[in-house]
Amino acid sequence: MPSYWLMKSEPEECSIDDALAAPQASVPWTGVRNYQARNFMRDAMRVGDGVLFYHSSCAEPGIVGIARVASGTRPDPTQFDPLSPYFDAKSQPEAPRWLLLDVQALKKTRLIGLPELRATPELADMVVLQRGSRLSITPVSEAHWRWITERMLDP
DNA sequence: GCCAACGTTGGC
DNA sequence: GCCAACGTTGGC
Repeated sequence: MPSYWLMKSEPEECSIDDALAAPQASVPWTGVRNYQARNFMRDAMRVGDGVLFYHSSCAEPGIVGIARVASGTRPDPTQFDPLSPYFDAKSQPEAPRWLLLDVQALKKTRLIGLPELRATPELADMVVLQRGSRLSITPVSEAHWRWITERMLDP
């Protein structure tokens, strides 16, 4: 029984186009530095889970593609790289604090922008739309996944 | 650049 | 364990 997720990526860092252009369309999801999001990856996300690929911190935030979880977790190497913006001096290689998993982009969709998401009553209780929600990885219910993939992706 | 909201840190 | 200060996220 697969689960569904929404994962935010800044397009300047890794856009849906970047992800699709990667070998096997698979990208290591680096830079998660929030314990709740890390725990989702470690404890709940499984290979094959569906992913809504979301562009954040950009001119037109919103869902831009469909992806899948393509691996289990492993330590995020950027936490040990002093030159990386994701460097964490407190994380020891013997006890890595931050994990990543691979995300495989499956297809680019039309932009389903944040205003459209907010204007859709059926999606009103999506976690990512809740007030103050900042998590870069949020669970998506099967009903929301279906609504979006079946009724919004193809105009 | 602003700012609301949330998470983390560290003194006590 | 409390909580104020600070840092980050992310839409606008």
